[in-house]
Amino acid sequence: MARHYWLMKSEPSIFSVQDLAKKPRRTASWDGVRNYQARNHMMAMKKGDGVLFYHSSDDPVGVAGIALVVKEAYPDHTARDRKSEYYDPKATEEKPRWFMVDVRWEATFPDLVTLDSLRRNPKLRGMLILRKGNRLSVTPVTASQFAAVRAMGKPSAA
DNA sequence: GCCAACGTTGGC
DNA sequence: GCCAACGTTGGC
Repeated sequence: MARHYWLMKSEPSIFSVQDLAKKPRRTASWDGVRNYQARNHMMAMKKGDGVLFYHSSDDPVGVAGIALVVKEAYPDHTARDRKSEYYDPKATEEKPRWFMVDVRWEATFPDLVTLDSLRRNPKLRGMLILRKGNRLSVTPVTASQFAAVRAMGKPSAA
C-alpha cells in the first residue's frame, strides 16, 4: 500500500501546528472543511499518510510543520451542530455531507518554510499551492515534493 | 483593504 | 442545464 502525501491549510490564528502539538496525544480532528474537492481529498486519505501543515493568512505564510493521518474520514459532527460556525442544515445523520480526518503532530519546523522559498525551489514546480488563485485547503502533493519541503524545514523531531 | 480566482446559489 | 450574482479564500 503506497503512502500518500497532502498539504492542509489552516489559519494559525485559529489552529496552528503549535496548537496541534499541545493537544492530548498531539492529535486533533480536522473539522470545518466545507468544500467538496477538499473533502474528497480527505476521504481519499489513508492512515499513515503524510501531511504538510500550512499556515495561511499569516505573515509570512508557509509550511510550518508535518503531521500524520491517524484516522481516516468520518462524519464532521460540527456540520450538525447548530451552534457551530460550520453548521450546515443540509447535513444529516444518513447523509453527513462533510467529513474530517484525525491528524497527529509529527514535527514543527524550526523556521517556517515560506511560500516565497517554496516558489524558489525548482523541485517544487507544479505544486498546487503555488498555482495562482489556488484556494483549495486540502491538496495532494507528490512524495518528492513532500520530501523536498521536509528537507527545507529541517525538523529536529521526527 | 484590494482584488483575482474560484465555488455556490437560484432564477429561468 | 445555463449563467449572473453573490460569497469566500487568501496573497499581497
